[in-house]
Amino acid sequence: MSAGSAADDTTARASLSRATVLNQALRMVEQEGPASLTMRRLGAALGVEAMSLYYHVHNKDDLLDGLAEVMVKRLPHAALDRPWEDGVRAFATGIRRIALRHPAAFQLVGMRPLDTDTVVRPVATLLIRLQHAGLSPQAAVAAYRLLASFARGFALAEIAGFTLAAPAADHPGVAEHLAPFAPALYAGHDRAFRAALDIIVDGIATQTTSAPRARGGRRS
Amino acid sequence: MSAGSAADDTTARASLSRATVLNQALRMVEQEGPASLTMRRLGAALGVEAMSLYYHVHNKDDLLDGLAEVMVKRLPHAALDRPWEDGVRAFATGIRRIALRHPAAFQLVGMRPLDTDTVVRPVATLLIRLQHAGLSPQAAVAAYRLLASFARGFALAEIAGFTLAAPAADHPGVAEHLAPFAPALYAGHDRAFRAALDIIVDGIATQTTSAPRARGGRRS
DNA sequence: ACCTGAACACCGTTCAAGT
DNA sequence: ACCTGAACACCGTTCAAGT
Repeated sequence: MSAGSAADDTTARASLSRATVLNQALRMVEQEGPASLTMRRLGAALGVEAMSLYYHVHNKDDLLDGLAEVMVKRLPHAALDRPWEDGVRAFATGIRRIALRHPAAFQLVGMRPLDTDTVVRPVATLLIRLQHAGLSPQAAVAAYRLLASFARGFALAEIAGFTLAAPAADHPGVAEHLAPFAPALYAGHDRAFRAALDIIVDGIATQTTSAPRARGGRRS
Repeated sequence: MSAGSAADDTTARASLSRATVLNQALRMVEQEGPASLTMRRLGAALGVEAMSLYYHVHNKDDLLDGLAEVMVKRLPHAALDRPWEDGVRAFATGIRRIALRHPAAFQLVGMRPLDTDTVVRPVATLLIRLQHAGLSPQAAVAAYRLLASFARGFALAEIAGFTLAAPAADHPGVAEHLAPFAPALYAGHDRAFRAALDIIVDGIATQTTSAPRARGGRRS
């Protein structure tokens, strides 16, 4: 809105900022794969020499940390007034949704420790909700670490391409025993994720003060 | 034992093999960190030019696949006659034990898809045991994927350095609510892993045909 | 304050060549 | 069959220099 400042005649290029760099990095990774993210190529994509990036980012590791933070900001801020099961499912599903929205980037940064204020809010919300449901602080933390580990692990394996090899011909006994499980093993990630999440919810429900949950409604 | 064959006077170096290469790679990674694993340095460590490795390994990706396989071979072969809870705990604990025994290597290959015969046996054992406990094939597969995702995710986060940032000063409300959870959040990975595993076991028990498990014995 | 050029010490991989 | 030398097309990062 303000009138153009001095000396911006030839180039309309906005000056670089950390946000610009991170956003371009995210775009590049998703379009051309995890291996494409190099300082040199990222600079080129921004119309700048690679070395200019070091003014906005300490080094490549810091770039990846920034990428992780950009992604985790998309975690849904759940409301506190819904039943705890919803919170539990939303937490895990939110992590997986982020991963599937930016699979290449998640492969790059999905297991980085997030020492950031951004992540503390959804975690605190989850913990408090579990506490209100009757869990001890220790049990709530266990549930949180279970959910986070499971969701990140599941999504990373899914992105990397989960497979269970068809048992080779030299283990005929195994192949036989494995046959009844084959359909479920290849039933798809969405279904597998929901079914695993059901087990977690049932496990947590065990430590809840309210009456035992009705079972059998959800077909897994 | 056999008499030395022709022309091995000067050098006692054993000829390279895939196994030699992989073992040296594993040793090198654990001693000098994940970033130290380069074809050139690995060759040097074996007293050979980097290019010689390509005779025993297709490329670096194949090297990493081989590393993953070497590690997964250490998964315990559980007996089938113990209660299903033991099998469930042993499966997850075995994965984490491997990860903690070779943390640097696990960071490198911990989420690779294992399209190998090696991994099919412990998985089949787990699935069959769960089936005997009364789980449907779908439920057994869900439990397996939950356990594998959780254990790998937990171990990777643990190795990368799990932390939850102390909430910054500009979120005083959050810090207050989070205070009761602080001890549990920093109680250590062993305890957190066991407590999370307890939740999973309880969740699976829900789908078991036998009488409901006695609860409260295990202090988490 | 922000960006560049040139340089340093590396990478994975190919390919023709040696034995 | 197994290993090498030289080369190609890259990396991340430093540093002095430009504006």
